Amino acid sequence: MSDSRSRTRPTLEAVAEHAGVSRATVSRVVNGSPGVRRPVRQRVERSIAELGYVPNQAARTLVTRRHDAVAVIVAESETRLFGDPFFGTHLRGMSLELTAADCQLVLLLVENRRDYARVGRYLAGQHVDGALMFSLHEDDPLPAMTRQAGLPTVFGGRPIRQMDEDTIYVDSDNRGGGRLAVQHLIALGRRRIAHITGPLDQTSATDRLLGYQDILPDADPSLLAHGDFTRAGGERAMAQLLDAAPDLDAVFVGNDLMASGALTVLHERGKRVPEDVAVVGFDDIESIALWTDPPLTTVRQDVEEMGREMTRLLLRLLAEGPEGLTPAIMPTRLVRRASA
Amino acid sequence: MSDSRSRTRPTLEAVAEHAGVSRATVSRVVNGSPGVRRPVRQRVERSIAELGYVPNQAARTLVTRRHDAVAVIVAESETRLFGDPFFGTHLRGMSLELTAADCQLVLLLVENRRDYARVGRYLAGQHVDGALMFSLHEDDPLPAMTRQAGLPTVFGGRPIRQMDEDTIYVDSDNRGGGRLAVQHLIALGRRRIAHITGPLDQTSATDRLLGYQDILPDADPSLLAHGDFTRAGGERAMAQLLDAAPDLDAVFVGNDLMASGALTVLHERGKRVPEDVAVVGFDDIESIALWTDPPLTTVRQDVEEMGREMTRLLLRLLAEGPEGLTPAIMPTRLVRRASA
DNA sequence: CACAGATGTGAGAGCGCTCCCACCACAGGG
DNA sequence: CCCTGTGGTGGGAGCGCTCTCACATCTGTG
Repeated sequence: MSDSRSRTRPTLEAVAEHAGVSRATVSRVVNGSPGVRRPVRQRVERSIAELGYVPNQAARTLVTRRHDAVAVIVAESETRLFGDPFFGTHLRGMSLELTAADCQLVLLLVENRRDYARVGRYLAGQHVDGALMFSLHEDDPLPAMTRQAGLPTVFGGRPIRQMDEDTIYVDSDNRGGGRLAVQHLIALGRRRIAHITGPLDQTSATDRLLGYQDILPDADPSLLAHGDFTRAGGERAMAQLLDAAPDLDAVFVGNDLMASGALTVLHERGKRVPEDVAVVGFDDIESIALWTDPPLTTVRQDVEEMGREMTRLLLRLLAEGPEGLTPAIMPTRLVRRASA
Repeated sequence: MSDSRSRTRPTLEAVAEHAGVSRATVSRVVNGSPGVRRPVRQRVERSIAELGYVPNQAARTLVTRRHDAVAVIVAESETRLFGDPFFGTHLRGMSLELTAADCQLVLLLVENRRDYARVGRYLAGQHVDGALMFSLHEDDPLPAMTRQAGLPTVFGGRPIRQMDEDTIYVDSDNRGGGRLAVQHLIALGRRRIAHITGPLDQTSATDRLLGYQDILPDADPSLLAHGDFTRAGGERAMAQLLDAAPDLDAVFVGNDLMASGALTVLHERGKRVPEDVAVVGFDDIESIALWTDPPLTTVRQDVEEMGREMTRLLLRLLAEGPEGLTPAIMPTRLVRRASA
């Protein structure tokens, strides 16, 4: 390893001189273009290795207008973000797929008003080729921002207001999953089946509710309570349900985090799970569902695969344009454990 | 908003022409350099707004050799990463501080051998100004990589083998925290105090063990068990301890995640907490410690603040060089809940 | 053996910006 | 009234790369 390297990095020019060829030829070798003869290619490759040449990304971007980077925008309150492994798992799926494509992941966390302005500036500033964003709430201005900046974008979860026909997103089959959960409870012989929803400004919450209503269109309204996808929200909603409908014998909870809160309240109120009240969650987050008491029966969605699929769609969008791309709906399935 | 904007973005040149000044003057205005007269500055600012000019980052980087971006490198197995909100909280602290400095966060997840090569290439490729990395294991090649690439780096957690005198890191006072935990258990009148360690190739684990040994230098070796900072590891270690030392009356567990696993095992074995066995964790991760049964007494470290401090140190390192920068040790404190 | 066509290589422009230096005012002192 | 000094502005080079196009070389065919 030459020490001089750390001083000034070698440029294409330097490699060209060292190999006795032109800049253009070195560029061809570096970028793997065809039409360089074997001996020349090998000579260049040796020079590259010898000098420790690494292309300057900025110079490349300047002319190609490609950045080989995408923004992952996460707009979510702190609580949800860090109590819930959903986020990390999603991110991992994206990271896997992006690195396979030699594309960088620029993470933008958005928490307040000021952040929106900053992110807007960033997106307009042509730093990235595209954007991925997930778990948007109804009034979120982010989609308008990427659209304004002309940035190809793929959403995680169906946006509540689709910007236009060809909005591309990846979603779980939340409605189908909701049906699965309720059907399972019915098969168990339960008749007073309650539901704790997530925040109704997210389609993941409303779709799960629709699934519940598909199976139980005439359910007693007192069997419905609203949570916010947090554990504390699940506790509140469960308490409320037990007050309004003490005879309930099952509850389908909108996500695992709320379900774990619900279990706590059920224990406190002396209800046995699943004997008195059967509980089904949604997500199958292992660090929660495997560790509740009893372990949670839940609807599994493959979050990492969703992250991967989002990324694959974005990469195709960047490479080939929007033609033929359609939203992807990922299947869900019931995972039986002890709680129902 | 002019539509033409989306076609070809205006350049400095265009703004200069529009405002009737030279490129250099526009550049001065954009970068806030002094020495531009009021009327001229205002004219330029108006043109910038009117044309919707946004500087091209690549062109700027090409000449300044600054990227206004830092890499955050996370080398950790999936389990630890996403079961443990530690990661997200850390990231949030970094994000807050970086965005305040108008600096981008490029996230690099490292999971296997191949990833190391890729990350090495990326770091050598001059995409970022510096790097942040945390929770390294003993033999991790990452520090050598950033060093080789000449990238200023700040570590989260004291590296087990410091690369040299002036390695800059931020760490919790793990040893002091360990002492706090054990002293608390002694004050409670406990006499057979066990310890479940984390993976001993991380200083956070060894330092907590040292804290335990500071207070109990002659502890019975059967009161020591090794975990790996995962919930399952905590279960295994707790079971092992109960077998080896059935008379233990307290356990200081190396982190909250393992402590929650230990609690499960204690319940299974019919031990009452805290009556039979008092339990103290470490980290104070709210989504765990508040929700265990009983809620966990634990040693609090402010993870978000650690992330912020790491970032502040890195930004100072980038701006002013290493002179006068020293590692930061963040205080820990005991948070009393019901488990001890 | 000349010539069209394929194939490989090099020269040069230019991406959008910063920064050095030259230039031009207009002060004020000799 | 000339000359030096200061503050403001413009000209131009150049960062490291890609890409077009012209040119050199090498086939194969009439």
